[in-house]
Amino acid sequence: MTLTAKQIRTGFIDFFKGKDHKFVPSSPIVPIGDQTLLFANAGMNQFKDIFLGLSAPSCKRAVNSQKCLRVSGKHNDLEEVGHDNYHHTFFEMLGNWSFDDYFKAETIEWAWQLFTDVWQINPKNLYATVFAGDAHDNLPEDSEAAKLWTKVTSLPADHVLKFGRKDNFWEMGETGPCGPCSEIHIDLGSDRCDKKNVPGHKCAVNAGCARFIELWNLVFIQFNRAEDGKLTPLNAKYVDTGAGLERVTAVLQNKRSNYDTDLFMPVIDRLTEMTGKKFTSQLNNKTDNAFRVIADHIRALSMAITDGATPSNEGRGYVIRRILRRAFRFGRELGLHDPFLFKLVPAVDDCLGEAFPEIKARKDYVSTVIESEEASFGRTLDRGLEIFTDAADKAKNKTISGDDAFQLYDTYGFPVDLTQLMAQERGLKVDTAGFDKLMEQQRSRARAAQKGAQTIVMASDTELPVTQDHFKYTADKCPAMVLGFIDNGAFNKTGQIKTGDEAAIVLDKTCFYAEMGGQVGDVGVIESDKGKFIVDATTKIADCVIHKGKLLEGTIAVGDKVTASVSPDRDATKKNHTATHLLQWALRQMLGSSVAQQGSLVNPDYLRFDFTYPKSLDAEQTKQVESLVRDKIAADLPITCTVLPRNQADKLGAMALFGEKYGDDVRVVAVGAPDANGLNQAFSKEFCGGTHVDRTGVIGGFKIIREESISAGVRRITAYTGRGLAKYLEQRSDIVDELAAALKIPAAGIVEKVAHLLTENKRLAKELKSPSRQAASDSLAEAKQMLDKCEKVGGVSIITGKLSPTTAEQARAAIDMLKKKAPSSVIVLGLAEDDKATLFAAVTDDLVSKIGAADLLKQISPIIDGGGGGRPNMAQAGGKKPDKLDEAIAKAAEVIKTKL
RNA sequence: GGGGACGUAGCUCAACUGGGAGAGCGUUGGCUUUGCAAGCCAGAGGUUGCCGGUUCGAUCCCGGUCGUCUCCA
Repeated sequence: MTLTAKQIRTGFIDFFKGKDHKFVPSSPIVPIGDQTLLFANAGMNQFKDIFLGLSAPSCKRAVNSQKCLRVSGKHNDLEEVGHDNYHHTFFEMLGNWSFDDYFKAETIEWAWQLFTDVWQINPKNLYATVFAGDAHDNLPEDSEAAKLWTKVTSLPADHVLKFGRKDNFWEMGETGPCGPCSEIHIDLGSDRCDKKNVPGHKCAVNAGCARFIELWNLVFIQFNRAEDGKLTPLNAKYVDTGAGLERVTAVLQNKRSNYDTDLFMPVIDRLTEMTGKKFTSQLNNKTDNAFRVIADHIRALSMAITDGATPSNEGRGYVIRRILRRAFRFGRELGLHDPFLFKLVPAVDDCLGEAFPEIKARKDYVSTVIESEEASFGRTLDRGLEIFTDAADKAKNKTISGDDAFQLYDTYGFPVDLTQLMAQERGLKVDTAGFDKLMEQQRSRARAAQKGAQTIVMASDTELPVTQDHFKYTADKCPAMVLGFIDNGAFNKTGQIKTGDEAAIVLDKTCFYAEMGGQVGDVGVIESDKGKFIVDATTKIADCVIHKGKLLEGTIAVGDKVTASVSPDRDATKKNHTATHLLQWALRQMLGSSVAQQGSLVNPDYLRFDFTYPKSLDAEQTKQVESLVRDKIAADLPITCTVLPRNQADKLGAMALFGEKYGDDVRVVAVGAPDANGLNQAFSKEFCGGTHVDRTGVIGGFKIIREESISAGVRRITAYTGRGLAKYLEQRSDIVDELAAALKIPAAGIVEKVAHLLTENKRLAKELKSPSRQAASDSLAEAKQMLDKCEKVGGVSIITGKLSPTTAEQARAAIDMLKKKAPSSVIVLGLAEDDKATLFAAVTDDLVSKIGAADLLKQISPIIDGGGGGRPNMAQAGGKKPDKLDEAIAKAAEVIKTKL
């Protein structure tokens, strides 16, 4: 009987559960609190702090299936996907871990047992690789693992192979934990070799063909690499293994391709329904490539967006965007031109929804985001099309220049292959060499800039102490002892800081809340009889609370007894945090359960809540949400915070935040329950580690001040409570008072009065502009007079003169009138103001070849100490000497006569 | 983190070398038609993202800032 992928996944997990391993659910694909990593790319990511010694493991043995995305950095498989049967962007990594518990013997034995006994893989086809040693690092070969393979398994000695550092030594980064690894490979038979045409190719483990593939990597972490490159043995030893579920599934289902397994087929079937095209699982076949790319990418997109990534133009979001665009482009191979990817989300849910229920819960949101992003790419392509046309028109030698192709790509995101294709259709070529050159310049520029920017990271061998910080829930003030301080990126366990020093203090216990879950870190004071330290930010690294700030006076030394006092700001923060919970509840009441928290920010001044919802809220809905929240505030309900086992909290229906990692025990904040035993009476229950008020009445008030969109399908509400609201209302009230005073009417009449003023203002402005107005008719009349007494030279009217003060607009109107009445004329008008002079010149079209209006003004404008210019038929000049206007106009007349 | 482009009416976009802020669509009113599709006429709608500089004068040039798009890392 063939196992389903689901059975294989649970089979793996159950096998290790049977060996006393704890199942630790996959961490989100978008890592929380790890700036060094764009996406989870290995099973060990969520255990990194343990390997680094920053936090203690909650168990000795763990097992999981980790969601991984390999699209950037060291592992970038994006461009590979589609051309073969095994590269993926998104995949699942099955793994088991030992945190200083069992080591090589058990790891090897169990891996063998699972493969050969449980899953019945023919042992004859299996090979193991072990580390051969490295002279440069002075590392011995891993003879321990080599011996174990023949000792604890039935693997023959000639199936144990040795490889060097590249294949069999694992390192987390430049520095840090590392160690030899041992891989299990399988021989799938000679007909699976895809390099038969490569001269000199011999099928073998690590020889690069599809006949031998790696199934499971067993890493034995036993060294630490220091910055100078030296390796020292670790006190604690770890096991970290990883087996790609997709590959294992293909092998166990006896498929030639990962795409033929039930991890992909539901998606491919759906694509077939949509396009009528068949997937034949052949390589070097355009249609099949497209099937593979789309099937792979839609899994990656669905998972990443579910876990909180959104397409954008930078960082993580940009990676998502690129994956989506690549998939969309390949849709053309299947005849798809309109958004279609979003229709595949339900099929992804069919494949992965049981293992990762979060995708089931968010599939509507995910579809919305994908669809709108597809539409936006459509617009990008449309715009590129226009620019392509320009580039094609100016192509020389039937070749579109590298510059143009690059600009099209770099600035407008128009894919090069598309440029080439369209060029071909027009019988043109593209200068790809030129394009590549520019591309390389762009790369080296970015790389050069990267070197300059260093990130300040704590040295990985630093062990930070654990801070007891549960006092944050109960106290604003607590006694503590200074354990150390951080300055210049190093943790000091001795010494002191002096007045004016900026540093971060670590205490044995604290009542400060460290920034987490959207709530800002506390500010406050740490003081002793010897010194006073102002804390302006509180953060947490692993389980260590870090109080950042500046020593205001005196000294503070390691070992000092101090008092930590949190600023009263936190009371305001508490109000905002509890109000955020009420807001989420109210939104779900109003808009349904499709409202899911997407992020939040709680600080003393305001609260911000981002949630999934496809449309904007209208004024009525906003009011109703406010009123629901206010009712709960008025009811003055109790808030209870209870720590419960995870499954019990789930049973209560408490809301968890997607993308958040929770431990075995969770803190549930409930509103409306009399006490911890009556939690089911609470209307709002959320997993939350934040600080809250005791009763809703304390919040005092609630007002939404902004409702906006922050990305497709996500809305943001900003609101005030307590002191923020008071300040806001006060400001508003001041504005109303000032308006009422200025308008000299009671406040209640302001709206009507302003509306009236606006209409009146509009009417007056219109009247000002209109030619019926006295001044305007004056200007026109003046111009008419000039026309009547103007000089004529060879049929050309030379109309000059000064207008009484008016607007430039009226002057131009006068010119228009003159031009109509004197079809062949040169006109120069002057306009004097207090300390400014303006000259206008106009030439009728039949004369522009003889006299340019702008040229004329350039000659005479120096007289009024100014400059000017314009177009041949109409020009304008300004100057600072109105008294010289007459002189300038006279000069103009002279100049005109010489030109005619 | 680095590079490029863009930001003008509700939307899509014009505006030459710095010199009159415009078109199409949409919208409002009227007319035409048995009715509809439509057509005709008239109108409303603008802090040219924001701040500063250069200039007699800035949508346009320069600097900064915010936002959007895009490529690279």
